[in-house]
Amino acid sequence: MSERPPTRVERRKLRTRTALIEAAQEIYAERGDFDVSIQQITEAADVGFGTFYNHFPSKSELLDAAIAQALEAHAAWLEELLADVDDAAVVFATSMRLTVRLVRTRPRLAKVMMNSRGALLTAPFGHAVHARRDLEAAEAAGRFVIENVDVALACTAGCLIATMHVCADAAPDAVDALADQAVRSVLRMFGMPEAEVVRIVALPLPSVEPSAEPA
Amino acid sequence: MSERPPTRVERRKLRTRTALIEAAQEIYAERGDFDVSIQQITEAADVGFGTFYNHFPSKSELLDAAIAQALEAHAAWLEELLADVDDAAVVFATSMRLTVRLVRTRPRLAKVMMNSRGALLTAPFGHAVHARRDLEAAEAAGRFVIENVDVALACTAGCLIATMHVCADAAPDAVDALADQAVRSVLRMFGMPEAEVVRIVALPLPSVEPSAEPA
DNA sequence: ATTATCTATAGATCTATAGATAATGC
DNA sequence: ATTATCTATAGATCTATAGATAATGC
Repeated sequence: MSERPPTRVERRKLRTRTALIEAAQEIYAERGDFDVSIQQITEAADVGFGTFYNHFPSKSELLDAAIAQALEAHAAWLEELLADVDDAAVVFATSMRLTVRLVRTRPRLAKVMMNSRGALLTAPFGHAVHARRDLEAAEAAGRFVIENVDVALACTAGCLIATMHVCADAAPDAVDALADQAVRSVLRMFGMPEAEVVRIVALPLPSVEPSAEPA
Repeated sequence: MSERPPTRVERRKLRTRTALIEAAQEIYAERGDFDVSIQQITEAADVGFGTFYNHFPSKSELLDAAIAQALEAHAAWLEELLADVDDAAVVFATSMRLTVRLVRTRPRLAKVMMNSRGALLTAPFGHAVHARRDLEAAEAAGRFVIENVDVALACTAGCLIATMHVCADAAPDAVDALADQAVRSVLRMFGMPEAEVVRIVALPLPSVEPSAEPA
């Protein structure tokens, strides 16, 4: 358990692993699939071919790791930004507003999320877990009317990803309005009164322009 | 333009093409991807290996054809079932109720739709076109409140597919209730009053048990 | 001395085509 | 005679590993 600092070898190994994961994210984001040879991956990551097998037994595990890394990092970022917001409905709505805006602020991450449709919904980590928690809290507080949390979560994720696709095809300066409109729709879906829907989605966002975001 | 009846050769060719498309649908539905050799496809379709190239230049075109065929056939089926329903909101809601139920009634078709990511939303044919038309008609008739049709359509498709995933993991006799719940959520999303939401989703469905459906 | 990385390659695919065979049309 | 289908195969990948090299720890 003693947390000794990572040695130089360990840092180098982590750099290589990170290079592979980022190359995989880039390829997956651009192409929409992972039908690519290991050689192309290692070239994109600028590491030797055989090095791949020091880190992953096959392409499938690399892709899983690349998607998981993207979702975890994003969830952690939201978590930190919204740590001191009490109203679960506001946390929920603001998270969704920020996530759709990734299409504009962090296109690669957005494309990874858009391509990994199932993962966002079913993964036992990342956004799905937090969104479920927020939905349940908002329901318990009487702010949302929810018949079944699984369906509510699925519809949320479905609207989120589909709206990101629409935004990816739209002009960048139209993204924010489209995002907020989708979020208002989702809040209506959970029975929130119109006045409150409008108020929550008009709240100022934490300042998170591209430069301020994690690498 | 003279519609002469298809010759025996043409019928045989169509049978072969259909066998390839159905094999592709089966594989795509089961595996969730199309990372499979042409040899495995032709074996599943029970045709000679080289025959593949008489019909498709590559796997990609076969997959496109397989997805398009599934979506078109489903859209045509809905179209026929609901041809004499006047209320666009009812057409919309009933189409969605029936489509989610595909998870139970026609699992292979449902899986193809669930796996085909963007196609359901962006394809210039099939369900997307009809759903857009119904949304616009319901909006024009004052039954839906819609800010932007693209976002509305995206959210509809997103909820639909995500709900089908939830239903695929649920017990078969829970599917109908989950489906209708999702549809009620979508109708609320479009500002429909609760009483009307409940009424529309409680309407009897056309009788469409598995045996009555198209091949 | 240890460990990660790199280079080179054997063996296993997989694709696309050429040429043979079978089925139909006339 | 024509056309779809089938069989066989050349050539092009692509994967996984073995062995060499480079970087670090002691």
